[in-house]
Amino acid sequence: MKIGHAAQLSGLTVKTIRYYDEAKLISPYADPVTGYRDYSEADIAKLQFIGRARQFNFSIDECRELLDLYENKTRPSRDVKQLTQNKIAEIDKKLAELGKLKDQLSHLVHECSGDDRPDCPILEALSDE
Amino acid sequence: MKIGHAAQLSGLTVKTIRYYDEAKLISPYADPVTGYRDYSEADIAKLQFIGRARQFNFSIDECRELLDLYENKTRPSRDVKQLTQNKIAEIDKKLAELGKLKDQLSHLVHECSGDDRPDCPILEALSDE
DNA sequence: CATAAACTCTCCTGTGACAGGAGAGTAAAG
DNA sequence: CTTTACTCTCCTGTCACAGGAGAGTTTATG
Repeated sequence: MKIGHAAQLSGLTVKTIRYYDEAKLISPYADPVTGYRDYSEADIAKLQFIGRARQFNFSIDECRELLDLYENKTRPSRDVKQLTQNKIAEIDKKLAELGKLKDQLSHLVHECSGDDRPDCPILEALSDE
Repeated sequence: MKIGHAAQLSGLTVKTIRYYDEAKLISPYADPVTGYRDYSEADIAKLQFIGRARQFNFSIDECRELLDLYENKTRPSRDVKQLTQNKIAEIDKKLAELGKLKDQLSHLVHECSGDDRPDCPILEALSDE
C-alpha cells in the first residue's frame, strides 16, 4: 500500500514515515519507475510499534534497537528490560529537576504581589542569588 | 572586558555568549578595528541574569521579555508574575506527562522477567496495545 | 478520453540553543 | 621576535520532524 494509507493505519504523518525511511528504521520496497514506496502489512505493524515506542520517549536510535529485539525471536528479555530501565532512570532525573524548578518558581510567585508596583522578588532572585 | 573573562564571571561558555549576542539579547560594544566584544560590569550582571533564567527553563524569547522588565524600573510586577505562572503551568503539564510515562514503563518492567528467555511483556505491549 | 484533483516524489529550509571546528587575525608573555 | 593564547566569522551538526516548492503519477469525473 502507498504511504498515505500507511500513514492513516499507523497514525503517523507521511512526513514522519518518510523520515523513518531516511533514518533507515523502515525502508520499504520502492517502485523503480515511480519511486513510490510500497508498505506491507508487516511494515504497518512496525510503524505502529515505533509510534508507540516514540510515545514512550524512546529515541530513534533506541527504536532501532527495540526493532532489532522485536524482530529477533531469540533475544533475551533482559536486553529489553535494561533498555527500559535506563529510560525510566532518565525520566526520574527529569522529574526531579522539573520538580525542583517548580518549587523554586512557586516559592517566588507566592512572594510576588503581582500588582502595579514594580517591586518583584522574582526578578530580585534572578539578579542576586 | 573580553569575552573569555565575561564567560568566567558569568558561568556561561564563550559560544553561548556569542549566541546571545547574535540573538540580540546582549550586544556589547565591538571594537571597530578588531571586532573584539567588550563587556561591561552591567553586561556581566545581565549575562548572569539570563543564565539563571535559562536554568529556570525560560526560553530565549522569554529571557528577552524578562530582561526588558528587569531594565524597566516602572513595570508592574504583575507582568513578571504572569510570565512565571505560565511557566509553572507548562512545568506541571510536563510533570504529569512524564509521571504517566514512568508509571506505564515501570508497570511493564515489573512484569518482565529480564532473563535469558525471549518472552517479554514490554515488546508485547508495544506490539499489541 | 481528456482534464482536474489528489497523491507521491525529492530537495531545501526552519525549528531551539547551542557545540565543534576551520582558518585567519590579534594580544600577551617570554 | 616568536610562541602561545585568545578572538573573530563562517559552516556544519544536533534531534525529530514540519512546511513548502516544483515535478511527476494516479485516480476520479465529465
